[in-house]
Amino acid sequence: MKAETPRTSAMLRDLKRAGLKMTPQRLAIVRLFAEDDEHPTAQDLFERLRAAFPTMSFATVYNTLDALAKAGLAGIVRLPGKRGDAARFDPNTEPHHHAVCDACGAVLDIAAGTLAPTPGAVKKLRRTAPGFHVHAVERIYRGLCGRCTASRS
Amino acid sequence: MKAETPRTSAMLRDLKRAGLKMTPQRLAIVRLFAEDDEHPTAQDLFERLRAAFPTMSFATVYNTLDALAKAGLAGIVRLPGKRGDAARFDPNTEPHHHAVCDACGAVLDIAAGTLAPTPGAVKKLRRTAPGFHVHAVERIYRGLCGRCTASRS
DNA sequence: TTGCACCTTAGAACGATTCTAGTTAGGTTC
DNA sequence: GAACCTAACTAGAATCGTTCTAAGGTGCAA
Repeated sequence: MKAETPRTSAMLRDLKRAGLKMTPQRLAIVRLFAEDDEHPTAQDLFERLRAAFPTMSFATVYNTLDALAKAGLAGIVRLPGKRGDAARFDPNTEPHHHAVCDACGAVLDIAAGTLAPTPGAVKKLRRTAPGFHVHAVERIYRGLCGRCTASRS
Repeated sequence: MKAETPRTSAMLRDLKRAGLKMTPQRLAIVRLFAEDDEHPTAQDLFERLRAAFPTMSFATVYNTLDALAKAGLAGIVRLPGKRGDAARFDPNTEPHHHAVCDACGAVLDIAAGTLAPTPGAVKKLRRTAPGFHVHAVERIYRGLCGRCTASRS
């Protein structure tokens, strides 16, 4: 049997630890998802799994990703966009921001030590939005990814 | 006739300037929307307009908001959330971030001088995401709004 | 091995948004 | 101020992503 990467192993362990049953479908979804750093949609994963599980229901993918999200093992990224913009799932549980390519829509993780607001941010919010109590600050870096920058020679 | 606020006047002027026709429906939508700083959904606006325009189509609201957005007179805010999370429209065209209440979902504008990345951010991205070319940095402050903080005495 | 709570499946349902076809009406021109 | 052209309007169907339902299947603790 092929050895699993640390992230896959950790996700499977935590899934089990959370009291969830390890079905063949879930194993397959986790193994695909944990190694995918391109923020796949449910559709993406579903299509890649159809070969191995021709009868798998779409709901199973959603249910599993939902279970992962509830267990804190996955995040959901939703970005303003055109019609049909589906939610994207993120196996990275470390604190991080996102860089989004305006041209191709690619989403990259940008590591962050913490998402906690800086003292400066807290101060600023106290002025601009009195009464609002900040817990975390998320950032979205918008621009062009390397590939799209290159193709605009 | 009632005097219009600066933002309403400006939006109407710019709409006209963009070559769009001033229909009664559009006038009404703009007058409602431009004064609303609570980031209404298309549904919200539609319902508030039904009294005055009982035959108005839902598509008209979307079309108008779309036209405003294309003319740079409105923004679209979409946030990760539960099912049925509709897009919210934002008449504020000044550079700003958003504060989102985790409890009630309220969205507040947080003024920002600019959305351009700081030299520090550019440097950081060069390390973390080589090749990515940042244009703007959006922030989402997550926490509890004043009302929700208060109601958790 | 058994039992049951949790999973899976297929398909219907749902909410948000967009499209289509046909009609109406701004606004520019004469 | 009438005519025209085109953009905008309406109703309703279509589409997309997501969730729900009901019925049968199965991981896994005892």
